[in-house]
Amino acid sequence: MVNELYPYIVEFEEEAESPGLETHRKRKRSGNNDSIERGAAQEADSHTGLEPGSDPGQCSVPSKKEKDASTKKESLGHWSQGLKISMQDPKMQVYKDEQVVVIKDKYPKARHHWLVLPWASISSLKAVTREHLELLKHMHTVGEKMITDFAGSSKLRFRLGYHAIPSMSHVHLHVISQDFDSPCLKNKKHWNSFNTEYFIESQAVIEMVQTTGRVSVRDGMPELLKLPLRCHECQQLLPSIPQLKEHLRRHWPK
DNA sequence: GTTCTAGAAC
DNA sequence: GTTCTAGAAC
Repeated sequence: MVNELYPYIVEFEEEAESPGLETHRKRKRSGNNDSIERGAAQEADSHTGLEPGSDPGQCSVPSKKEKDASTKKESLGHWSQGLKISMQDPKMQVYKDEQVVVIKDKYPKARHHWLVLPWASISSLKAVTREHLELLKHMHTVGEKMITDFAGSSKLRFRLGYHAIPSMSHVHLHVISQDFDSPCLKNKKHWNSFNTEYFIESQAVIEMVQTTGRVSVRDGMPELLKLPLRCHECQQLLPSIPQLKEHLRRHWPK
């Protein structure tokens, strides 16, 4: 029953693209136009678009217990595995070295929002041990380099950290500017995941691993996501997301 | 993680 | 009546 994950073999020179991952996306939204097409930009949006239920090829799914090809393909196509695919795509890679790769978050929650991922397959913080200490430090250093290289002249403040309970598989360090000026930031969960203890500072993770050899995540994390909306700069409570977003403007750097 | 939308909140 | 949130997605 052990799920065998494929090794992340990466060719540094020229990565062969895998065609056929793309699916039709004929769906149209009728209602609001949420011009989401900013950060992810050009072709960034083109893959990983595996919408459940929109698989035109197979309408009939008779048996539910097939452990072979179909199941494996499905697990890789599942949305929670999206980072594993994106990080391999040269078009998505903003930076890479022997240990890590950086991509832009597909749905950035601020003007700058990168993800730093190790090539090594580490499913989550739960799997982190002292053996990963230097790797974690390197991820942090690379995150800081992203800031100086791509936002050095901006006055934006940044935070580096991990979600206590990430939705996406594969350990990833968030590097995010603190303007939270993005159309992709839409709900309370988005806000609280970056502005409560749900967001664990990279430095804290490093120190935890250094001293205890692992990362302990406190209880009650899911509840944090439901807390009232509070401004991270002045602590003011805001009654709704639209009002929070309007409020945030006053803290933007000039 | 996102989309979609019913119905709560205003 | 419109805005906004929150839960399902087979």
